[in-house]
Amino acid sequence: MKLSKFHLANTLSCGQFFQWTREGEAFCIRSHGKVFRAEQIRGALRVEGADEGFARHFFAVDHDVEAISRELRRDPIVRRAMDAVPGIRILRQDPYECAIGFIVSICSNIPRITGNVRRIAEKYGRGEILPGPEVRFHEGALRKLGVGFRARYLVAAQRQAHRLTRIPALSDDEARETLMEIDGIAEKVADCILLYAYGRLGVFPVDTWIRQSMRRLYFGGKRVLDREIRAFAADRFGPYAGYAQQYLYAWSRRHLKTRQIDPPSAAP
DNA sequence: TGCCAGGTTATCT
DNA sequence: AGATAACATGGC
Repeated sequence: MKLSKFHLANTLSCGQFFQWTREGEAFCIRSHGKVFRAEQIRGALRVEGADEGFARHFFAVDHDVEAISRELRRDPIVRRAMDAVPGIRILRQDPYECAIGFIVSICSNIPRITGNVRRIAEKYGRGEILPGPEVRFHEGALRKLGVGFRARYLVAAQRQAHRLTRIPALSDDEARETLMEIDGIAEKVADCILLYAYGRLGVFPVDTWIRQSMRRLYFGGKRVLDREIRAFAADRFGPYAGYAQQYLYAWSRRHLKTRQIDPPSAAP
């Protein structure tokens, strides 16, 4: 498959998706209840174990990354991020799997999230594939897998997963509100699901890294509310704000060793 | 060794 | 509305 401006390793490792492992030069991917392999050879994407139609869906071939890149590169800060970690595509994840992943991500870190999700898949799914929403979770069992206080949220999400079916017909705002009716899902996780599973490319999830980066890069280090950051991003990055977010996130994690605020400078 | 991690909820002013 | 504590646990 030919994809312009595509970097498979950056796309998988940029923090949007947790169900992949490296297999030499290739990657093993577990998503949408399937296991398949992907490898990038001289730029072209080769997928084994899944049909072409599914691959085009998962890798979001419909995203016009040329236009997205042209638009976002007008911003010098985003341009720098895109040059540092090039070729990211926002994948199209399964909504329920995505919800599990980002509930597990709450107040955690990527190595741990990856392990937690894998253990949930091993216990409740098949062959490291996450189960569907019909498989009931139990809080005690989840806690034994090391997810901590997130166990309660996972149980709630599993029980209320039927709400996901309404999302495609709704506007971004309505969809966000609907997702937030699920216990354990608030602004940030809702936005991740909208962006990474429903392709709502204008959504700009604000996590601890993005919050610090945006404050430093666009607000002169000032403390600002998440709502203001989202409004700023919508205004500045427009319908592709989600792509800007992903590049800024990837850049932040590579270049900002800590998300901590800069040491206070001498008072004027 | 302690600090931090892709937050959410309940509870306060 | 906006701030703060509690929630559990592992990675570095």
